[in-house]
Amino acid sequence: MITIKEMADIIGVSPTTVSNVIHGRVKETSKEMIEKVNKVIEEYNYIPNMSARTLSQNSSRIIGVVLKYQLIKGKNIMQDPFNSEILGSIEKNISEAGYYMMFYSSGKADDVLHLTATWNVDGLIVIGAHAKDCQKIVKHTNKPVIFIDCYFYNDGIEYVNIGLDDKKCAYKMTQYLIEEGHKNIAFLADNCIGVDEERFRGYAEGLQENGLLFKERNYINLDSDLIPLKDNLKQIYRRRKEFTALFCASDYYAMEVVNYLMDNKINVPDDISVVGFDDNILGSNMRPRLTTIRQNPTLKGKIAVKCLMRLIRKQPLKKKNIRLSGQLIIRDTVRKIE
Amino acid sequence: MITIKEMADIIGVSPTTVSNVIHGRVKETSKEMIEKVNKVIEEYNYIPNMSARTLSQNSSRIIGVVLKYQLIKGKNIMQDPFNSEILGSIEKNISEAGYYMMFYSSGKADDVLHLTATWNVDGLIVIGAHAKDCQKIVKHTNKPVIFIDCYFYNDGIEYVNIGLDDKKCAYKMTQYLIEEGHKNIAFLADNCIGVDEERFRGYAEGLQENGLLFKERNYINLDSDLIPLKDNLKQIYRRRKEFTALFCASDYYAMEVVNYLMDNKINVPDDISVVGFDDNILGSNMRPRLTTIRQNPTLKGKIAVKCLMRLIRKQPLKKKNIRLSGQLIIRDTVRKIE
DNA sequence: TTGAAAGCGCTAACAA
DNA sequence: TTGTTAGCGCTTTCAA
Repeated sequence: MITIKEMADIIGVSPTTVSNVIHGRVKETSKEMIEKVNKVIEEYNYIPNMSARTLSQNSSRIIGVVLKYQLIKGKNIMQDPFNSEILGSIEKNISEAGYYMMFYSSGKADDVLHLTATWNVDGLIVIGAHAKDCQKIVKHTNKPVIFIDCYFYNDGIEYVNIGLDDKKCAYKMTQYLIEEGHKNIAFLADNCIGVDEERFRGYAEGLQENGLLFKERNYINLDSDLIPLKDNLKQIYRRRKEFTALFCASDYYAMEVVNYLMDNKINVPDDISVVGFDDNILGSNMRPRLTTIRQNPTLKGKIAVKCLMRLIRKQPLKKKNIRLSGQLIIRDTVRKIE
Repeated sequence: MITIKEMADIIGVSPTTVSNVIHGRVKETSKEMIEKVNKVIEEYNYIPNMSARTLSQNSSRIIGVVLKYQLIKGKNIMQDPFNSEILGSIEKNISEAGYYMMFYSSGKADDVLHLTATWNVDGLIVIGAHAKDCQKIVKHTNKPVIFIDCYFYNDGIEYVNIGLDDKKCAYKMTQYLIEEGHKNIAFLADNCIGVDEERFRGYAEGLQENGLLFKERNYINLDSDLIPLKDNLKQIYRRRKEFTALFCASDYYAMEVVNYLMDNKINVPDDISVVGFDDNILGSNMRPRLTTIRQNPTLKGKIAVKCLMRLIRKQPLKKKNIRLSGQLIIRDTVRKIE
């Protein structure tokens, strides 16, 4: 590993000159000098030492990417195709922008702040964190932070969040089900905060605006980690006559439900209609194909990095609350009721 | 951000003393001193600056994790549940060991070497790289490297690789198919190097040892990225009478094949048997459930980090070529032929 | 057009 | 038991 100083010695020049050439500050440098320096850089395969640069510049070119770690129903969060796809996209865009990605899986604000400080990261992308943690992160760091799919307190802080227009999408889906003749639609989720809350609201609003009544018992909550998924599914099986359609807040659950029902001789969509939300690799590959809402994780990641880069460069952001729109994907899990 | 020097000034002591306390080098430090220092550390929430530490110690506590980026048939690599699960596991174990994970997606040796040098990483985990790149990486860095699912030249270098016993697993699967009465078994893969090659060999050996002939045309190769997957599937559909069972080198392809056939009124397993390899989230959730080989990506990640930590600490490794064993998971895609 | 020198925060050999 | 000091590699201000 050759250093600037060593190269300077080889050429018989000062480190400043070499550094200047490296950084293209060559307005006052002679052509021959530039060439000489570049030749040595090439020849010795000089690679800058980022730690040293970070120390002296107070900027590391590291982007901290934090994914809230959660085991939902025993499922490793990285098994969710949605998360992995968004991470892949973020990595790609960070690399292309000439930055480095430090990946960390934890939702705890303290951990995030620690990472930020130890490595002096230039920016942070936080995925799926809770309001409390988001608030703490923003309050205790002066680094730019982009949130993805997070939710916040109404505390006056201007969080920059890239999300989906969950409510509108859920509304759209509910509308679609009603148009297909469904009057008794249940909603299923594993929590009632954040995106799932938004989705629920879109569902409830969709019912209401179409003159349908929301019944408390049609909200099926899987939130307790104590109850195995199988038991939840069994319960849905038992209650299957109570509704004609089941709106699941994620493709993953929709798939589980459909599989369970089909395995137990209940046909989807003939006996009951089931829809999901996300359109991940699971939904499009199951049979019957899942009717769902498509969102674009790759785009989400791309926008997140783009916004972060603007913040790092102190350029203004037009919008702080970015909501991508989702697309209704009609496939084979909804039956038309005449 | 308080520094060691500032804390030393506050206490009225030298930086060395503070540093010693931080690092637990307190054999010769008075109890009161230790307490005083710890109090200030606590009070001012001191967080060490890793860049500075890296610079002076020549060790960064960063583990570079490199995933060979490849778009197989237009599929984003991170959409593969296998990759994301292994990454999740690696992250978890790196964190727990007190290290940091820098994630980078590229298989090019030069990129990897660049990353290693710029950040002075303490170790490298390389996933799915080709022999040429593996060789170059090892030759040009003196940092410990653990490979996962890589393949190598027979060049005398002692690569440390964590893999699956692909050949034996494929053999096991072939054996199973033969026991179920299949005599005409085709094999499908998208390349013929690395793990897929091993799997093919296990398949071929399985045939041979059971007195069956391997027919060249029963090796179905999807390797050209120019031909869309759909065309490959169509071809398999056309040739479906030529074999009674199709052994796919991955769950992903098995799922595509099964879906395509079922969508075209060919029943699996009644008309044709299909098996996969990996047992990812796709295989267990499709219908009919996929018969496949289960490997454990979480374990792979864990072992990789454990080995790397041993290398970093200069402890010897018992085995260089670690092959986890896979498990035959019998589900619903194989028909018994009487 | 180029160079000298200080400083970023931390560590460790050595001195006291 | 604690302190002094040089140095890790790079940047940048100011001087030449």
